[in-house]
Amino acid sequence: MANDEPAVTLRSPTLSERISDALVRRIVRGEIQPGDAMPSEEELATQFDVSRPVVREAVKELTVIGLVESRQGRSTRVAPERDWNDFDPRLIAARIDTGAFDTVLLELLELRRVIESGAAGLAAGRRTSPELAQMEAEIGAMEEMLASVDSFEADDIDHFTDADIRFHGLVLDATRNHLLIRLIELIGPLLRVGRRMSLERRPDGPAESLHGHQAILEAIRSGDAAAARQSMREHLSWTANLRLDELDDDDRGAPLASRRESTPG
Amino acid sequence: MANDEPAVTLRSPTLSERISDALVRRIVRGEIQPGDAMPSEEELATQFDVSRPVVREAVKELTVIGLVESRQGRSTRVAPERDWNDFDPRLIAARIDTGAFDTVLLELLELRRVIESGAAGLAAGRRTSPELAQMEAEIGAMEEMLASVDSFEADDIDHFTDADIRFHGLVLDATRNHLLIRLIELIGPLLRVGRRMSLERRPDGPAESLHGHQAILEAIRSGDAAAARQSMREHLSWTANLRLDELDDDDRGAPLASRRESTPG
DNA sequence: ACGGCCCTCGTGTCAGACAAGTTGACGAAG
DNA sequence: CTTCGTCAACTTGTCTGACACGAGGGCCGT
Repeated sequence: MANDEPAVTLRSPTLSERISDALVRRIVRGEIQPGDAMPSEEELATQFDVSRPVVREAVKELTVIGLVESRQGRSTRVAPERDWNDFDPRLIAARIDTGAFDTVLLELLELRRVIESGAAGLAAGRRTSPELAQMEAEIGAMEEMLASVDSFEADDIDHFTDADIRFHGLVLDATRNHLLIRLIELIGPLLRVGRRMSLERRPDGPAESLHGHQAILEAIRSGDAAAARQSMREHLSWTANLRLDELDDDDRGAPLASRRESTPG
Repeated sequence: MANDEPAVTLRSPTLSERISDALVRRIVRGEIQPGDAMPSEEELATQFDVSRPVVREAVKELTVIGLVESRQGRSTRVAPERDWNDFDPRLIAARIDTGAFDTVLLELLELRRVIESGAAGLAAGRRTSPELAQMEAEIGAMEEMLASVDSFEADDIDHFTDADIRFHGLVLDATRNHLLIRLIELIGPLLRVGRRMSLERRPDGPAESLHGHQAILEAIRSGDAAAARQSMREHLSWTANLRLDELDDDDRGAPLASRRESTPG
């Protein structure tokens, strides 16, 4: 989590990988909808000008991600969304760069809020001194940036965001739970988008963000798990302010009474 | 989540599926370790007495799960655990029935606690009347069982566990966040094991469990998100009592000071 | 109108072959 | 003896052609 270097060596994708990517995109952007039949392997082979085994491997990949079901004798169909492997990196990536994540973005932000506030609580009980020092360093960096520059340019926002991300990574690392870490890693790319947006749109964004981080650090330092969870909750509800109205806001007397008595059955 | 029927029709697994299952097991139980080279495709084809394309599709599946890396020219290697797709159903399944989940079980329980307590908070703000009624029904069933039987037999524990699971499913459904639902679905099989254990080992297990559920329901009914999170937290810390000593217990003054100042770097 | 048979289509599997990249060993040069 | 370049063997990636088997739809007879 703390080390975000790019992959070791990026080998050029194989034919079947390219094709499966293309197919994933077709499905994610709804060109082929759940229940619809996929083109036959032979047809796909013609479309992409490759042999059938290559197509088969590509389709196999889709099967593993849960996007399609193929049975002998019957044409391969797109699976119901319920069966999709939402946490597969390929699917997430496809959703991001087809822009088809609007529908799941809110759920992702909500998931992040749940995970990270829980993580903050765990970190409060487990963090070591060196980890605390690292967290302080990141916050120190934020403070410096805030003091040294008058108005935030694009570059500054980038650097600030970097420190932000590193801080959150440190908190996750301190939980000693790599499942939590991995989960956030998976949805990370999306988070970065949202983070930038909230920083750009508010003139005093960085200052408020810094305040939130300071509160979190303080709670974690003192080992107060409940306070850590609470401050992370608040910080993340602020981060998601761009569409916060649609999120739950259970900490401020949720105005959800209207929804509450509806939806029978 | 609420409907747990088995899949529509279980078609017999294909050859490549059987082979990939076998390979996943070999890797998960450590017979081939990260960094080691896999047998060549031809060798695997001989071992399993199938053709090379079948082997290739099986290996392709492993690649998607992130268990192996294959590049042209070089033999396929088992990937570092860091790259494994921890949330892939096949990997989880393999970890369960090879018994190799000890290392991740604690992390899973912790993850569940984080997710479900967050979910309870969300549910408190979004639950509908019919959903509340359903939750009450499940708790009512538990109460009946507790009242009608003197000592819990294996069968009773099963039924009690069923109601337990349905209740938790209802809470998740009420969040309207299918990412949370899916996450719990994925780790569900493991949870069932743990749940049974904690119920069997404590003589007054069911009674205490019932109490916990009642508290959760009450908080959700009154729309008190903080109380819902708290009661779910406590309930799940009780559920995990079999190894709770190893889990965090941030709600009771964590005795983790010893760990706190160690682990430099 | 209904039910059973057959034919067609599509996936599952096999065999053999060539292309392309990697690795390691061997040999030549310094 | 060390070092570097070349080559050969191995492994994965891709292609071709073919057959088996299950599913679905249309046709035909009742």
